[in-house]
Amino acid sequence: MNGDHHHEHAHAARSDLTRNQSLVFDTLEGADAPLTAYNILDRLNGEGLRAPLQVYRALDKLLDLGMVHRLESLNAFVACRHPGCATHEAVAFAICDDCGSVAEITDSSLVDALDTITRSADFKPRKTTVEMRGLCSDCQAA
Amino acid sequence: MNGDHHHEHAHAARSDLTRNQSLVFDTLEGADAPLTAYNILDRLNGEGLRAPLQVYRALDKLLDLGMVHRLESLNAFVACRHPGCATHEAVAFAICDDCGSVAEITDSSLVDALDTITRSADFKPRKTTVEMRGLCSDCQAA
DNA sequence: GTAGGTGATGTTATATCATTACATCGCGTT
DNA sequence: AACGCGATGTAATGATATAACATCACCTAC
Ligand SMILES: [Zn+2]
Ligand SMILES: [Zn+2]
Ligand SMILES: [Zn+2]
Ligand SMILES: [Zn+2]
Repeated sequence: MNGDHHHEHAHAARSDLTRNQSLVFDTLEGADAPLTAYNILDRLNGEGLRAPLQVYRALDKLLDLGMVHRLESLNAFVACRHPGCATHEAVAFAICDDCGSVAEITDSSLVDALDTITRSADFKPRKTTVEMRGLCSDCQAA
Repeated sequence: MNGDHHHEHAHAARSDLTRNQSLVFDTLEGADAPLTAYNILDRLNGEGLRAPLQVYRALDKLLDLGMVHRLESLNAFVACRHPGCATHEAVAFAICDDCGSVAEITDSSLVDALDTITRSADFKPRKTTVEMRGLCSDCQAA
């Protein structure tokens, strides 16, 4: 990396990304639904990516930087759309099973509730996953 | 099934399970950490189970009955240990990455927070996943 | 400038998790 | 007997993820 990285994170900025990392990030950012690693690979065949590992390695880095999230219940990935890109402590995802839209939500009551739970169980969380699968506002109409 | 099943769920009771379903459930209940479908298959080779599908079909049924939970972040399964086995509306799991222990937690503040989020987003959840990966009380000592 | 370190890359093979497709069986109902 | 229907057995395949190894680009130390 380039000189001052105190803690990784903060704002890596797309300019610091390598070619493969940029390709993967741009693909995710341009998608309107989560993509699997193999989805991404398919879309980047034309750019010279041929092996899954090229995508997984880029994803690992982007996850590290906080620019991408993994949706565990889908085995898929989305670009971070967190408004303000704050602490990212406990983000919730509302995933529409009909249209595939994903809303990224931060909520202090949720953070508080999770914090209270971990305190009372004396559990030290490293990563917390909150995913709601269901129907978005639009798709409930139909 | 046998006569009166109003809504599935409630308490299927192990006596209603088929042989394969019982084998899989007993294996999960006896384990002290989550098991993958292939873990279960390995342990049940001696009982005549040979193909993944035999395990996955039993798991599907047990999940349906609410007797087993799938941990999305591990692609693994645990027997339900919910004290009282209440509504199961929004269960949180605290998963120790060191020893593999899993605590199943229900908390009304968490349910409230999630409920508030879905209301304000007009999102209709069908299934909610809350998984915390980290270190349990015991493992923080070491 | 040469040697070494480090992180990204390319490629092949393999591991792990899950489903499709199809034939069969048991058992209660008609 | 004929049928429906859920569970079962088996083989093949699909989908997701990692291991292993060689190479390259770049920076730094000597
Ligand atoms: Zn985010
Ligand atoms: Zn939708
Ligand atoms: Zn439970
Ligand atoms: Zn532990």
